[in-house]
Amino acid sequence: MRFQILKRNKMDFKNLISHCKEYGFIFPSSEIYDGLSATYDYGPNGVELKNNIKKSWWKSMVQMNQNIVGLDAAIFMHPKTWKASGHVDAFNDPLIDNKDSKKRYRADQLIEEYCEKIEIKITKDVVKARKRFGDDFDEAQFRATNGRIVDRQEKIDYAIKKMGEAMTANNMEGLKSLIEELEIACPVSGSKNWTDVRQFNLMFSTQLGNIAGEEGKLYLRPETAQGIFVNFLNVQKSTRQKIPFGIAQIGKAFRNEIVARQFIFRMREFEQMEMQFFVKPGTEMEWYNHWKTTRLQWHKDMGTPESMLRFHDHDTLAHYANAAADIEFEFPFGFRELEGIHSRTDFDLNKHQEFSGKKLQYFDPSINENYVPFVVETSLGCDRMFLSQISHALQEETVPDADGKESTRIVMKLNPEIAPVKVAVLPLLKNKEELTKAASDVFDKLKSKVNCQYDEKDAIGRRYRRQDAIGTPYCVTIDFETLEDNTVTIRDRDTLKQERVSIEELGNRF
RNA sequence: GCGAAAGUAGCUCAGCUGGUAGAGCACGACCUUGCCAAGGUCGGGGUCGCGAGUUCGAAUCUCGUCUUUCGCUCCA
Repeated sequence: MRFQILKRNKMDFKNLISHCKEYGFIFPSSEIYDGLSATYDYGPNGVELKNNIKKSWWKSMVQMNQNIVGLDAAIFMHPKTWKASGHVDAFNDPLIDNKDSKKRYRADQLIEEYCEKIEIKITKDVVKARKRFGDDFDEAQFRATNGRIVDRQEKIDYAIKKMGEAMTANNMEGLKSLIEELEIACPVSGSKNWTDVRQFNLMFSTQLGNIAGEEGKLYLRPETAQGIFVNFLNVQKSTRQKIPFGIAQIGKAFRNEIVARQFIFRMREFEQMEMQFFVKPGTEMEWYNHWKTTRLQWHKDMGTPESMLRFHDHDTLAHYANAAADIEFEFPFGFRELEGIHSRTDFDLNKHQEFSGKKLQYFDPSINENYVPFVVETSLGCDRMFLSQISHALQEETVPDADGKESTRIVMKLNPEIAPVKVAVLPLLKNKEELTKAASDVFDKLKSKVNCQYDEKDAIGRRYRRQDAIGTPYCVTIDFETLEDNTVTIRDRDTLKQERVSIEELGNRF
């Protein structure tokens, strides 16, 4: 065969990022202002690909399952939601880094450790004194009168008092100056070269006048799941679902990561595709395993190479989970989490019952009993899915050119279902009006069915390559034979083979 | 947050012993062009990431800053 693929290489990460920008998939956000750290915009081809990924996911979860229904909850939620979920308390630590050892500590813990060390010294003195004085030893009096102990105790009291003041006032500078004042050194490097103390807040917050008399601090949701949990009964009752059933949602979430990196892999603003599956308590492991295999199969069906996927079962579990696994994908920077499958127990619904005072129970007619369902969650990062598809699909191939010499082509071997452009319609030549007219007619016929592109600029080979670069699976070429018998050629992106079909048949294919 | 490298045209990059910028591809027009990155002619486009300093003069030297990549760190 003439059009043979001679060699194939994966693109490296840098080239992948360049390619995404050059071909309108992903742009750095606010680029004319030097960009904004770890924030990206999806360009014309990117938004098509991303929308197609979302469509495929939604179809496989909601459309294909009678017992899974959709939801689109607001990004803002009542602040109590995040108290109930544990997000407010779990992430409020003042952190400080030692510049020499590069170790990170909780500032309050450093100060407490400092106090403990002094306390140990005091205890040693006390123990010694007890040995010396025997039964007559009066510890309280000794502590109150021994000069060295009194000094040390004063230090502890001072540190505890100051720390308490700074913590209640949220005074980070105060904590830092206290650490400096107490001359606390890093246990690893021994140096006193500290960064500023920073409050690590996972959630972005904003202000809303007043909510139920409390301070109006609103958070941007750090996960979409809570919108599903608080709507659990609304959805169940309005759709008459019986357990087991699921609620699916696609939406933005926001996390104030200290380090957001690796292109669109970890962003502060990102999109999740989540499904919470409500089951009868005691059956959760069965469903957990069901969704593990079902979700892995979906990734394979999407065309992700099996060798680039693997499970990672969690050894240590989050506060809400009794089993958890990740589906990991081999990104250009290694195997990383793509999707999480968690058995969340009844933790979330219980918490919301407790904080809201409303019952979130399900009456199970099969056993005539009320219970709080257990939840199995599948949570897929939409942007990560996007990156996984681009990174396995984008390849550099060596193929023969018109003269039989080697030339390279950059091709994105996306699953046709998610490709931004499905069909490109190309007249063989630009200057023959019969051809461009016939091609326009074909284009008009197809455009209402699928996303297609018309292109007449440059030589035909170059136009094929342009479509390869954005992953268009099929190129339809209108040539002189078309004018005679109403047939066109369909060129396959991956094999480079061409097939001649009638225009009617072409219309039926898409 | 720490360390390293990088930032010059839409893209990939060259220029960096200081003398106000180049190439290839891309883009626009015209001509040639009958299936896998075609050829020709002409043309548009850059205050060299941003700010300051040294200097008669800075893309080039110095400092600061922003952004990105890599390695640590972090990641309920």
